[in-house]
Amino acid sequence: MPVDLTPSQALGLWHEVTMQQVHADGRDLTLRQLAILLEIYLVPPPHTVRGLAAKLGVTKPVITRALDTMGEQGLVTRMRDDRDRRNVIIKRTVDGALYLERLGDLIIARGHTLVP
Amino acid sequence: MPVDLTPSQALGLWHEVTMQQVHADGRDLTLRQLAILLEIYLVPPPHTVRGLAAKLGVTKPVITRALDTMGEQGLVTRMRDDRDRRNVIIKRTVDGALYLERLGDLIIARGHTLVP
DNA sequence: GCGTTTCGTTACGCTACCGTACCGGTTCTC
DNA sequence: GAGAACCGGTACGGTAGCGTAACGAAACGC
Repeated sequence: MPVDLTPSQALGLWHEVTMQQVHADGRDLTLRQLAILLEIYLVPPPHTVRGLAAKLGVTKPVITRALDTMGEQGLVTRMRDDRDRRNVIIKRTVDGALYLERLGDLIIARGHTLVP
Repeated sequence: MPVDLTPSQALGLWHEVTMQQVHADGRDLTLRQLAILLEIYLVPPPHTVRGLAAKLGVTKPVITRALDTMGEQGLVTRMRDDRDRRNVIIKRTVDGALYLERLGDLIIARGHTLVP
């Protein structure tokens, strides 16, 4: 069941959601940080720094820094992998799930107010 | 004709589009900058610095800086208002329209590949 | 005309992200 | 067990955004 949008609807949706995010969200995540967060929560684990870097097409420090920032905000957690202690496994948190749940609600709500 | 999305579709759409933006777009606009750009192109003119600041809920320097950056990239232009020379009118450009057109196409394309 | 208000911009110190390069710790290979 | 390979993190200099505060130019009020 694909989602069919007119050009006006597509940009209108982006406009309203982005506007709401700017206006209300105190977290102010970067585009890259949001991409990382969505990847962690929407794609089945496990997630590693290297894996995320490859998937996003960015360097490792970008992932490390993003995880630092989002970790301070409680959106994600890190744990060493006991089976291969070089790896770090990125884990989801309740706060992170809540944050994305609210983002989803916002998108859905804005979708309803669109006209073609 | 509202756009109905399931939670999974809403976040999935955001995920894929954000991912594509991170991976491909060399411009790397801030969330605020994107919001300003969308406001300029989707809402009827005229647009002023003060008006945009009020609409976005941010301070004036934020708008000035964003317009500086996006101006260098050719996404917007500024002109003094001849009727009230205190004002600056923000104008659209061909490059800016093209940029948003491509963003719209990307959103539509990703919408088609979604499953509920 | 002259003070006041309204514009957008600039200055300043600060914070956060960027890419490159390098590091310590762990595993693999032979 | 020694060397190479791999993983995440850190250091460093540079850049860009932030908020507060001040500024010059223009319009308004009386």
